[in-house]
Amino acid sequence: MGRSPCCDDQSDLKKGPWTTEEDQKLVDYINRHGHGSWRALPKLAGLNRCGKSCRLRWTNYLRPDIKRGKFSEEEERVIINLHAVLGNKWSKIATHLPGRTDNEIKNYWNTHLRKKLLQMGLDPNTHKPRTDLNHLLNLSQLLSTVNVGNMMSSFPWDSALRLQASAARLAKMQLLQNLYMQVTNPSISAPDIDMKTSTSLFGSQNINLVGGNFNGASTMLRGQEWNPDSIPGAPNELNTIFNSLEWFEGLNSNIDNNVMSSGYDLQISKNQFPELVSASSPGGSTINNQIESTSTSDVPAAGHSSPTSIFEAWEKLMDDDTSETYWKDILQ
DNA sequence: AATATTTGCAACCGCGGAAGA
DNA sequence: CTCTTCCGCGGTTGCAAATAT
Repeated sequence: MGRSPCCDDQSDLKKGPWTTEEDQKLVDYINRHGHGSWRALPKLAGLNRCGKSCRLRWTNYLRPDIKRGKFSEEEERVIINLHAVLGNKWSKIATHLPGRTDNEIKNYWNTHLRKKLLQMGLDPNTHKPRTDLNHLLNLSQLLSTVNVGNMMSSFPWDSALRLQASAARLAKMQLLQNLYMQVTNPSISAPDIDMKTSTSLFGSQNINLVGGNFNGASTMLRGQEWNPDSIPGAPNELNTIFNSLEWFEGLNSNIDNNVMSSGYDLQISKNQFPELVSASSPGGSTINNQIESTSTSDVPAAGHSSPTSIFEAWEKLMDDDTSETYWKDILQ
């Protein structure tokens, strides 16, 4: 069983950085003959390397269609969203970013995006709010320097947790909305509700930046065309999204003064750290059942019912493993 | 200016799955 | 069905460049 090590026992094979001569040999050979069998290629191309090393050099560096340079904000957004759904499936993520290699995306994640999420108070592995003590200490410290009025009056930890919960909900909304837009019309870029929004929550002097660029999102979404038949249950789900977005926009204006005194106090109780879509989840019942119950009983129509009920709808919609699987399937 | 530390990224390693003998 | 080979993936390492002390 098992498999023999690549490059077998040929310890005289060269390792380490490639020279320009080697690169040239590899490119010339592949341009003329294609790569064929990677194992056989080095000999045929006159390279003292193992096939694996050649493949890596080609796919990660020499391929002509590789895009170099900085990642755009849009690319960052795509990576974060896809990572929330797919986890560390770098090759899958790379298929959504033309010209970028899985290795490059993986490196970019590890060196930049991970840190970004951490700064936002999110665990980069789970995309859930961080709950480790160090982070809470930092957060508490930050909050003590931010003017949040009477939020901090009684128990700072409680406020910190509430803020985290708000940020996570916001991120969740953004994730689902982006996913939906990708599914319905890949040519239309999602509205600008990116993770900077949550960064603002923790990095800004003003708590009213919580809503950030969220305003107008529901209007933008309503402007889109979609085919209700293309996705089972989509219209109901869209209503949930729209109503929540509209409510959120309303909330955002109220938040200006004081989050906790706005009347939309988000209760934190056991197990109530909101969950973002996790990387792996088992399958389950169909999403249609989920959406039906959500849309008929919980989602307010034009006149909004209490915001709590909308959040409950969101929780039902987003926390269920089934919906994760559903969106995952669509993406893949 | 010299040294230490951190960062970014190319390349390597080992594993698992697919395919073929 | 078992075993072998190859490929591709994800995690990790090593090193040069950048930055801090």
